[in-house]
Amino acid sequence: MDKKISSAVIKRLPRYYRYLSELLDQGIDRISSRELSRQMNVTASQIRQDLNNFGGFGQQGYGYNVEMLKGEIGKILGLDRQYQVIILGAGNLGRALANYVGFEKRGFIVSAVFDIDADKVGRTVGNLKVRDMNDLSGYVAQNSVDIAALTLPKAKAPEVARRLNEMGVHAFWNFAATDLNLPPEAVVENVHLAESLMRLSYNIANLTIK
Amino acid sequence: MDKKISSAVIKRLPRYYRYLSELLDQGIDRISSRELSRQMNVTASQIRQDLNNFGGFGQQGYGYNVEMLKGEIGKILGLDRQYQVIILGAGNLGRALANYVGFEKRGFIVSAVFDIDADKVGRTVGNLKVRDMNDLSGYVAQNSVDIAALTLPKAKAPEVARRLNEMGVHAFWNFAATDLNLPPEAVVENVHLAESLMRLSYNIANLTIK
DNA sequence: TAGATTGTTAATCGATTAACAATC
DNA sequence: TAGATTGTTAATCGATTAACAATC
Repeated sequence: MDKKISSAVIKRLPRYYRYLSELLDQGIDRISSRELSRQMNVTASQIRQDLNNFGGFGQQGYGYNVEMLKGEIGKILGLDRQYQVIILGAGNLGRALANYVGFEKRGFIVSAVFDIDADKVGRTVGNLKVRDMNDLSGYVAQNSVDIAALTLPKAKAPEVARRLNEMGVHAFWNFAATDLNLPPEAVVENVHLAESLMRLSYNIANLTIK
Repeated sequence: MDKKISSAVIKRLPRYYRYLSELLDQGIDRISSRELSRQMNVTASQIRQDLNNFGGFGQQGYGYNVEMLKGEIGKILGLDRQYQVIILGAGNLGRALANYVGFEKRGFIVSAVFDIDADKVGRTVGNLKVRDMNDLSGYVAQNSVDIAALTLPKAKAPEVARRLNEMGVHAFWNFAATDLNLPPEAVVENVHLAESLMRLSYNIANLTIK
Protein backbone atom coordinates (compact mmCIF):
# COMPACT_ATOMS: atom_id res chain seq x y z
CA MET A 1 0.00 0.00 0.00
CA ASP A 2 1.36 3.38 -0.92
CA LYS A 3 -0.17 6.50 0.50
CA LYS A 4 -1.64 6.45 3.96
CA ILE A 5 -5.36 5.72 4.06
CA SER A 6 -7.21 7.92 6.53
CA SER A 7 -8.92 6.20 9.43
CA ALA A 8 -12.20 7.88 8.44
CA VAL A 9 -12.12 5.79 5.29
CA ILE A 10 -11.17 2.59 7.07
CA LYS A 11 -14.03 3.00 9.52
CA ARG A 12 -16.47 3.06 6.63
CA LEU A 13 -15.15 0.01 4.78
CA PRO A 14 -16.85 -2.63 6.96
CA ARG A 15 -20.18 -0.93 6.43
CA TYR A 16 -19.73 -1.03 2.66
CA TYR A 17 -18.85 -4.68 3.06
CA ARG A 18 -22.06 -5.32 5.00
CA TYR A 19 -24.26 -3.59 2.44
CA LEU A 20 -22.58 -5.40 -0.43
CA SER A 21 -23.08 -8.72 1.35
CA GLU A 22 -26.79 -7.99 1.68
CA LEU A 23 -27.09 -6.97 -1.95
CA LEU A 24 -25.38 -10.19 -2.94
CA ASP A 25 -27.77 -12.19 -0.75
CA GLN A 26 -30.63 -10.46 -2.54
CA GLY A 27 -29.22 -11.62 -5.85
CA ILE A 28 -28.36 -8.11 -7.03
CA ASP A 29 -25.25 -8.22 -9.19
CA ARG A 30 -24.56 -4.60 -10.04
CA ILE A 31 -24.97 -1.26 -8.31
CA SER A 32 -24.11 2.37 -9.00
CA SER A 33 -22.53 4.65 -6.43
CA ARG A 34 -25.72 6.73 -6.66
CA GLU A 35 -28.04 3.86 -5.73
CA LEU A 36 -25.72 2.59 -3.00
CA SER A 37 -25.47 6.11 -1.60
CA ARG A 38 -29.27 6.26 -1.41
CA GLN A 39 -29.44 2.99 0.50
CA MET A 40 -26.59 3.80 2.87
CA ASN A 41 -27.39 7.46 3.46
CA VAL A 42 -24.02 8.77 2.38
CA THR A 43 -23.01 10.75 -0.72
CA ALA A 44 -22.17 9.00 -3.96
CA SER A 45 -19.10 11.19 -4.09
CA GLN A 46 -17.85 9.78 -0.81
CA ILE A 47 -18.33 6.21 -1.96
CA ARG A 48 -16.36 6.83 -5.15
CA GLN A 49 -13.62 8.71 -3.31
CA ASP A 50 -13.34 5.98 -0.68
CA LEU A 51 -13.13 3.14 -3.18
CA ASN A 52 -10.63 4.96 -5.38
CA ASN A 53 -8.17 4.98 -2.52
CA PHE A 54 -7.70 1.31 -3.31
CA GLY A 55 -8.34 1.05 -7.01
CA GLY A 56 -10.77 1.62 -9.84
CA PHE A 57 -13.27 -1.12 -9.13
CA GLY A 58 -16.10 0.33 -11.19
CA GLN A 59 -16.87 0.79 -14.82
CA GLN A 60 -18.20 3.94 -16.47
CA GLY A 61 -21.80 3.67 -17.54
CA TYR A 62 -22.26 0.45 -15.57
CA GLY A 63 -21.40 0.95 -11.91
CA TYR A 64 -19.87 -1.73 -9.72
CA ASN A 65 -20.16 -5.48 -9.84
CA VAL A 66 -21.42 -6.39 -6.37
CA GLU A 67 -19.65 -9.70 -5.98
CA MET A 68 -16.34 -8.38 -7.28
CA LEU A 69 -16.48 -5.25 -5.12
CA LYS A 70 -17.39 -7.24 -2.01
CA GLY A 71 -14.43 -9.51 -2.70
CA GLU A 72 -12.05 -6.58 -3.16
CA ILE A 73 -13.16 -4.87 0.03
CA GLY A 74 -12.91 -8.18 1.84
CA LYS A 75 -9.33 -8.51 0.69
CA ILE A 76 -8.55 -4.93 1.75
CA LEU A 77 -10.00 -5.68 5.18
CA GLY A 78 -7.91 -8.82 5.47
CA LEU A 79 -10.92 -11.15 5.45
CA ASP A 80 -9.34 -13.54 2.98
CA ARG A 81 -7.54 -15.45 5.70
CA GLN A 82 -8.18 -16.96 9.12
CA TYR A 83 -7.24 -15.50 12.47
CA GLN A 84 -6.61 -17.45 15.66
CA VAL A 85 -8.17 -15.57 18.55
CA ILE A 86 -7.60 -16.14 22.25
CA ILE A 87 -9.88 -14.63 24.86
CA LEU A 88 -8.41 -13.30 28.09
CA GLY A 89 -11.03 -13.31 30.82
CA ALA A 90 -13.88 -15.83 31.02
CA GLY A 91 -16.45 -13.45 32.48
CA ASN A 92 -19.84 -12.68 30.98
CA LEU A 93 -18.45 -10.89 27.99
CA GLY A 94 -15.61 -13.31 27.35
CA ARG A 95 -18.05 -16.21 27.39
CA ALA A 96 -20.43 -14.36 25.07
CA LEU A 97 -17.63 -13.78 22.56
CA ALA A 98 -16.45 -17.37 22.82
CA ASN A 99 -19.97 -18.66 22.20
CA TYR A 100 -20.73 -16.38 19.31
CA VAL A 101 -20.48 -18.47 16.15
CA GLY A 102 -20.82 -15.52 13.78
CA PHE A 103 -17.13 -14.64 14.09
CA GLU A 104 -16.06 -18.11 13.07
CA LYS A 105 -17.98 -17.75 9.82
CA ARG A 106 -15.87 -14.71 9.00
CA GLY A 107 -12.62 -16.50 9.74
CA PHE A 108 -12.00 -15.51 13.35
CA ILE A 109 -11.42 -18.77 15.23
CA VAL A 110 -11.53 -18.70 19.00
CA SER A 111 -8.90 -21.25 19.96
CA ALA A 112 -8.49 -20.70 23.70
CA VAL A 113 -9.99 -18.91 26.70
CA PHE A 114 -7.97 -17.96 29.76
CA ASP A 115 -8.88 -16.85 33.26
CA ILE A 116 -7.02 -16.32 36.49
CA ASP A 117 -9.90 -17.38 38.70
CA ALA A 118 -9.54 -20.99 39.94
CA ASP A 119 -13.35 -21.33 39.97
CA LYS A 120 -13.52 -20.66 36.26
CA VAL A 121 -10.46 -22.61 35.11
CA GLY A 122 -11.47 -25.99 33.73
CA ARG A 123 -15.07 -25.03 33.05
CA THR A 124 -16.36 -25.37 29.54
CA VAL A 125 -17.09 -22.28 27.45
CA GLY A 126 -18.41 -22.90 23.97
CA ASN A 127 -16.50 -26.06 23.17
CA LEU A 128 -13.36 -24.99 24.96
CA LYS A 129 -12.05 -25.61 28.45
CA VAL A 130 -11.04 -22.45 30.26
CA ARG A 131 -7.27 -22.48 30.75
CA ASP A 132 -5.27 -21.11 33.63
CA MET A 133 -3.78 -17.69 32.99
CA ASN A 134 -0.47 -19.09 34.29
CA ASP A 135 -0.32 -21.30 31.21
CA LEU A 136 -0.61 -18.33 28.87
CA SER A 137 3.02 -18.00 27.86
CA GLY A 138 3.28 -21.75 27.34
CA TYR A 139 0.24 -21.70 25.11
CA VAL A 140 1.45 -18.74 23.05
CA ALA A 141 4.85 -20.39 22.57
CA GLN A 142 3.22 -23.57 21.23
CA ASN A 143 0.32 -22.18 19.21
CA SER A 144 -0.20 -19.51 16.62
CA VAL A 145 -2.15 -16.58 18.04
CA ASP A 146 -3.18 -13.66 15.85
CA ILE A 147 -5.54 -11.70 18.08
CA ALA A 148 -6.00 -11.38 21.83
CA ALA A 149 -9.47 -10.33 22.96
CA LEU A 150 -9.22 -8.65 26.36
CA THR A 151 -12.35 -9.08 28.45
CA LEU A 152 -10.75 -8.76 31.83
CA PRO A 153 -10.88 -6.05 34.52
CA LYS A 154 -9.33 -2.72 33.58
CA ALA A 155 -6.78 -3.04 36.36
CA LYS A 156 -5.28 -6.13 34.75
CA ALA A 157 -5.70 -5.46 31.05
CA PRO A 158 -2.64 -3.25 30.36
CA GLU A 159 -0.24 -5.64 32.08
CA VAL A 160 -1.57 -8.73 30.31
CA ALA A 161 -1.47 -6.86 26.99
CA ARG A 162 2.12 -5.79 27.59
CA ARG A 163 3.14 -9.39 28.30
CA LEU A 164 1.33 -10.71 25.24
CA ASN A 165 2.92 -8.05 23.06
CA GLU A 166 6.34 -9.13 24.28
CA MET A 167 5.46 -12.72 23.46
CA GLY A 168 4.73 -11.66 19.88
CA VAL A 169 0.96 -11.20 19.96
CA HIS A 170 0.50 -7.71 18.52
CA ALA A 171 -3.22 -7.38 17.82
CA PHE A 172 -5.66 -6.59 20.60
CA TRP A 173 -9.43 -6.41 20.68
CA ASN A 174 -9.77 -4.46 23.89
CA PHE A 175 -13.03 -4.51 25.85
CA ALA A 176 -11.48 -3.33 29.11
CA ALA A 177 -12.34 0.22 30.17
CA THR A 178 -8.79 1.49 29.89
CA ASP A 179 -6.19 2.42 27.31
CA LEU A 180 -3.47 -0.15 26.79
CA ASN A 181 -0.48 2.12 26.06
CA LEU A 182 1.46 -0.39 24.04
CA PRO A 183 4.52 0.22 21.86
CA PRO A 184 3.83 1.17 18.24
CA GLU A 185 4.23 -2.33 16.82
CA ALA A 186 0.92 -3.26 18.47
CA VAL A 187 -2.49 -2.61 16.92
CA VAL A 188 -5.43 -2.05 19.23
CA GLU A 189 -9.13 -1.92 18.46
CA ASN A 190 -11.07 -0.63 21.45
CA VAL A 191 -14.67 -1.53 22.25
CA HIS A 192 -15.53 0.69 25.17
CA LEU A 193 -19.12 -0.21 25.99
CA ALA A 194 -19.41 2.24 28.87
CA GLU A 195 -18.34 5.08 26.58
CA SER A 196 -20.82 3.98 23.97
CA LEU A 197 -23.58 4.08 26.56
CA MET A 198 -22.52 7.58 27.62
CA ARG A 199 -22.77 8.82 24.06
CA LEU A 200 -26.28 7.42 23.97
CA SER A 201 -27.23 9.15 27.20
CA TYR A 202 -25.76 12.41 25.87
CA ASN A 203 -28.04 12.13 22.89
CA ILE A 204 -31.04 11.34 25.08
CA ALA A 205 -30.27 14.39 27.21
CA ASN A 206 -30.02 16.60 24.12
CA LEU A 207 -32.80 14.98 22.10
CA THR A 208 -35.57 17.40 22.93
CA ILE A 209 -33.42 20.51 23.09
CA LYS A 210 -31.87 20.51 19.64
CA MET B 1 -27.74 24.11 24.39
CA ASP B 2 -27.20 26.69 21.69
CA LYS B 3 -24.89 25.91 18.84
CA LYS B 4 -24.61 22.40 17.56
CA ILE B 5 -21.79 20.39 19.13
CA SER B 6 -19.92 18.29 16.60
CA SER B 7 -20.04 14.54 17.02
CA ALA B 8 -16.23 14.46 17.03
CA VAL B 9 -16.35 16.37 20.31
CA ILE B 10 -19.08 14.21 21.80
CA LYS B 11 -17.14 11.05 21.01
CA ARG B 12 -14.24 12.37 23.08
CA LEU B 13 -16.21 13.41 26.15
CA PRO B 14 -16.55 9.93 27.70
CA ARG B 15 -12.80 9.48 27.48
CA TYR B 16 -12.20 12.75 29.30
CA TYR B 17 -14.70 11.54 31.88
CA ARG B 18 -12.80 8.30 32.32
CA TYR B 19 -9.44 10.01 32.77
CA LEU B 20 -10.88 12.50 35.24
CA SER B 21 -12.44 9.64 37.21
CA GLU B 22 -9.05 7.98 37.46
CA LEU B 23 -7.33 11.19 38.51
CA LEU B 24 -9.97 11.65 41.19
CA ASP B 25 -9.44 8.07 42.39
CA GLN B 26 -5.73 8.87 42.64
CA GLY B 27 -6.55 11.84 44.86
CA ILE B 28 -5.39 14.43 42.32
CA ASP B 29 -7.49 17.54 42.63
CA ARG B 30 -6.24 19.83 39.87
CA ILE B 31 -4.86 19.36 36.36
CA SER B 32 -3.77 21.57 33.49
CA SER B 33 -4.78 20.96 29.89
CA ARG B 34 -1.09 20.44 29.18
CA GLU B 35 -0.65 17.65 31.72
CA LEU B 36 -3.94 15.99 30.77
CA SER B 37 -2.95 16.17 27.12
CA ARG B 38 0.28 14.38 27.93
CA GLN B 39 -1.54 11.59 29.74
CA MET B 40 -4.26 11.19 27.11
CA ASN B 41 -2.11 11.60 24.00
CA VAL B 42 -4.09 14.46 22.54
CA THR B 43 -3.20 18.14 22.17
CA ALA B 44 -3.83 20.59 24.99
CA SER B 45 -5.43 22.84 22.42
CA GLN B 46 -8.01 20.23 21.60
CA ILE B 47 -8.89 19.70 25.25
CA ARG B 48 -9.43 23.43 25.81
CA GLN B 49 -11.42 23.80 22.59
CA ASP B 50 -13.59 20.81 23.45
CA LEU B 51 -14.37 21.98 26.97
CA ASN B 52 -15.08 25.53 25.87
CA ASN B 53 -17.95 24.28 23.77
CA PHE B 54 -19.76 23.86 27.06
CA GLY B 55 -18.33 26.56 29.30
CA GLY B 56 -15.23 27.98 30.88
CA PHE B 57 -14.53 25.33 33.47
CA GLY B 58 -10.92 26.27 34.07
CA GLN B 59 -9.03 29.08 35.70
CA GLN B 60 -6.05 30.93 34.25
CA GLY B 61 -2.82 30.11 36.00
CA TYR B 62 -4.41 27.17 37.82
CA GLY B 63 -5.92 24.70 35.37
CA TYR B 64 -9.02 22.65 36.06
CA ASN B 65 -10.43 21.31 39.29
CA VAL B 66 -10.70 17.58 38.67
CA GLU B 67 -13.81 16.90 40.72
CA MET B 68 -15.69 19.91 39.37
CA LEU B 69 -14.74 19.14 35.76
CA LYS B 70 -15.72 15.49 36.12
CA GLY B 71 -19.06 16.60 37.51
CA GLU B 72 -19.65 19.05 34.67
CA ILE B 73 -18.80 16.52 31.97
CA GLY B 74 -21.00 13.99 33.75
CA LYS B 75 -23.90 16.43 33.58
CA ILE B 76 -23.23 17.15 29.91
CA LEU B 77 -23.26 13.41 29.22
CA GLY B 78 -26.54 13.00 31.10
CA LEU B 79 -25.00 10.85 33.83
CA ASP B 80 -26.78 12.76 36.62
CA ARG B 81 -29.91 10.65 36.34
CA GLN B 82 -30.95 7.02 36.06
CA TYR B 83 -32.01 5.19 32.92
CA GLN B 84 -34.29 2.15 32.76
CA VAL B 85 -32.89 -0.26 30.20
CA ILE B 86 -34.64 -3.25 28.67
CA ILE B 87 -32.76 -5.89 26.75
CA LEU B 88 -34.26 -7.42 23.64
CA GLY B 89 -32.80 -10.84 23.01
CA ALA B 90 -31.56 -13.17 25.77
CA GLY B 91 -28.71 -14.70 23.77
CA ASN B 92 -25.07 -14.70 24.81
CA LEU B 93 -24.62 -10.99 24.46
CA GLY B 94 -27.96 -10.05 26.00
CA ARG B 95 -27.19 -12.18 29.01
CA ALA B 96 -23.71 -10.69 29.32
CA LEU B 97 -25.13 -7.17 29.33
CA ALA B 98 -27.83 -8.12 31.84
CA ASN B 99 -25.25 -9.64 34.15
CA TYR B 100 -22.78 -6.80 33.93
CA VAL B 101 -23.08 -4.84 37.15
CA GLY B 102 -20.84 -1.98 36.02
CA PHE B 103 -23.65 -0.29 34.14
CA GLU B 104 -25.85 -0.17 37.21
CA LYS B 105 -23.16 1.77 39.06
CA ARG B 106 -23.36 4.47 36.38
CA GLY B 107 -27.16 4.68 36.59
CA PHE B 108 -28.20 2.33 33.82
CA ILE B 109 -30.67 -0.10 35.39
CA VAL B 110 -31.56 -3.23 33.47
CA SER B 111 -35.22 -3.73 34.36
CA ALA B 112 -36.33 -6.43 31.93
CA VAL B 113 -35.07 -8.94 29.38
CA PHE B 114 -37.21 -10.24 26.52
CA ASP B 115 -36.89 -13.11 24.10
CA ILE B 116 -39.11 -14.75 21.54
CA ASP B 117 -37.74 -18.25 22.09
CA ALA B 118 -40.00 -20.37 24.34
CA ASP B 119 -36.93 -22.22 25.64
CA LYS B 120 -35.47 -19.00 27.00
CA VAL B 121 -38.63 -17.37 28.34
CA GLY B 122 -38.93 -17.90 32.09
CA ARG B 123 -35.24 -18.62 32.61
CA THR B 124 -33.33 -16.42 35.01
CA VAL B 125 -30.76 -13.94 33.72
CA GLY B 126 -28.98 -11.88 36.35
CA ASN B 127 -31.79 -11.47 38.82
CA LEU B 128 -34.46 -11.16 36.16
CA LYS B 129 -36.83 -13.67 34.58
CA VAL B 130 -36.75 -13.58 30.79
CA ARG B 131 -40.10 -12.31 29.53
CA ASP B 132 -41.98 -13.32 26.43
CA MET B 133 -41.54 -10.91 23.52
CA ASN B 134 -45.32 -11.00 23.12
CA ASP B 135 -45.61 -9.18 26.45
CA LEU B 136 -43.39 -6.34 25.26
CA SER B 137 -46.08 -3.76 24.49
CA GLY B 138 -47.86 -4.51 27.76
CA TYR B 139 -44.62 -4.04 29.67
CA VAL B 140 -43.74 -0.78 27.94
CA ALA B 141 -47.24 0.57 28.59
CA GLN B 142 -46.93 -0.18 32.31
CA ASN B 143 -43.29 0.68 32.97
CA SER B 144 -40.96 3.51 32.22
CA VAL B 145 -38.35 2.50 29.63
CA ASP B 146 -35.56 4.86 28.60
CA ILE B 147 -33.28 2.67 26.53
CA ALA B 148 -33.76 -0.51 24.52
CA ALA B 149 -30.66 -2.64 24.05
CA LEU B 150 -31.03 -4.73 20.91
CA THR B 151 -29.13 -8.01 21.07
CA LEU B 152 -31.28 -9.96 18.66
CA PRO B 153 -30.69 -11.28 15.14
CA LYS B 154 -30.27 -8.65 12.46
CA ALA B 155 -33.34 -9.93 10.64
CA LYS B 156 -35.57 -8.99 13.57
CA ALA B 157 -33.91 -5.90 14.98
CA PRO B 158 -35.33 -3.19 12.67
CA GLU B 159 -38.91 -4.37 13.11
CA VAL B 160 -38.68 -4.59 16.91
CA ALA B 161 -37.02 -1.16 17.00
CA ARG B 162 -39.77 0.33 14.85
CA ARG B 163 -42.44 -1.06 17.17
CA LEU B 164 -40.65 0.19 20.29
CA ASN B 165 -40.21 3.62 18.75
CA GLU B 166 -43.95 3.78 18.08
CA MET B 167 -44.59 2.81 21.70
CA GLY B 168 -42.50 5.80 22.80
CA VAL B 169 -39.10 4.20 23.39
CA HIS B 170 -36.76 6.39 21.38
CA ALA B 171 -33.26 5.43 22.49
CA PHE B 172 -31.57 2.33 21.10
CA TRP B 173 -28.30 0.65 21.93
CA ASN B 174 -28.01 -1.47 18.84
CA PHE B 175 -25.80 -4.57 18.79
CA ALA B 176 -27.49 -6.14 15.78
CA ALA B 177 -25.46 -6.17 12.56
CA THR B 178 -27.83 -3.90 10.70
CA ASP B 179 -28.93 -0.27 10.50
CA LEU B 180 -32.26 0.45 12.13
CA ASN B 181 -33.60 3.17 9.80
CA LEU B 182 -35.83 4.84 12.36
CA PRO B 183 -37.55 8.21 12.11
CA PRO B 184 -35.54 11.22 13.32
CA GLU B 185 -37.05 11.35 16.81
CA ALA B 186 -35.11 8.18 17.63
CA VAL B 187 -31.49 8.16 18.80
CA VAL B 188 -29.36 5.15 17.98
CA GLU B 189 -25.94 4.17 19.27
CA ASN B 190 -24.53 1.29 17.27
CA VAL B 191 -22.09 -1.30 18.58
CA HIS B 192 -21.18 -3.32 15.55
CA LEU B 193 -18.73 -5.91 16.84
CA ALA B 194 -18.19 -7.55 13.49
CA GLU B 195 -17.19 -4.20 11.99
CA SER B 196 -14.86 -3.55 14.89
CA LEU B 197 -13.17 -6.88 14.26
CA MET B 198 -12.81 -6.06 10.57
CA ARG B 199 -11.05 -2.79 11.39
CA LEU B 200 -8.68 -4.79 13.54
CA SER B 201 -7.97 -7.28 10.77
CA TYR B 202 -7.41 -4.37 8.36
CA ASN B 203 -4.77 -3.04 10.68
CA ILE B 204 -3.18 -6.45 11.06
CA ALA B 205 -3.05 -6.81 7.27
CA ASN B 206 -1.43 -3.38 6.93
CA LEU B 207 0.77 -3.54 10.01
CA THR B 208 3.98 -4.65 8.37
CA ILE B 209 3.52 -2.71 5.16
CA LYS B 210 3.17 0.84 6.47
C1' DT C 1 -24.28 6.08 -31.05
C1' DA C 2 -26.53 8.06 -26.79
C1' DG C 3 -26.92 7.56 -22.01
C1' DA C 4 -25.05 6.40 -17.80
C1' DT C 5 -21.74 6.52 -14.51
C1' DT C 6 -17.14 6.32 -13.19
C1' DG C 7 -12.48 8.36 -11.66
C1' DT C 8 -10.48 12.51 -10.44
C1' DT C 9 -9.68 17.46 -9.92
C1' DA C 10 -11.21 21.57 -7.76
C1' DA C 11 -14.06 23.92 -4.28
C1' DT C 12 -15.98 23.89 0.10
C1' DC C 13 -16.54 22.86 4.54
C1' DG C 14 -15.23 21.53 9.18
C1' DA C 15 -11.98 20.09 12.59
C1' DT C 16 -7.47 20.54 14.62
C1' DT C 17 -3.55 23.07 15.97
C1' DA C 18 -0.96 27.25 16.95
C1' DA C 19 -0.57 31.54 19.01
C1' DC C 20 -1.29 34.94 22.33
C1' DA C 21 -3.81 38.44 25.02
C1' DA C 22 -6.41 38.11 29.21
C1' DT C 23 -6.23 37.06 33.88
C1' DC C 24 -5.90 34.26 37.95
C1' DT D 1 4.24 40.99 41.40
C1' DA D 2 5.81 37.16 38.25
C1' DG D 3 4.55 32.86 36.43
C1' DA D 4 1.26 29.83 34.79
C1' DT D 5 -2.42 28.63 32.16
C1' DT D 6 -6.76 29.55 30.41
C1' DG D 7 -10.24 31.08 26.68
C1' DT D 8 -10.42 32.39 22.11
C1' DT D 9 -9.03 34.03 17.56
C1' DA D 10 -6.49 32.98 13.50
C1' DA D 11 -3.95 29.66 10.63
C1' DT D 12 -3.52 25.20 9.01
C1' DC D 13 -4.72 20.93 7.81
C1' DG D 14 -7.72 17.25 6.29
C1' DA D 15 -12.08 15.41 4.87
C1' DT D 16 -16.26 15.90 2.25
C1' DT D 17 -18.83 17.42 -1.60
C1' DA D 18 -19.44 19.21 -6.24
C1' DA D 19 -18.42 19.18 -10.92
C1' DC D 20 -17.20 17.27 -15.15
C1' DA D 21 -14.22 15.17 -18.66
C1' DA D 22 -13.29 10.44 -19.75
C1' DT D 23 -15.19 6.31 -21.24
C1' DC D 24 -17.82 2.08 -21.06
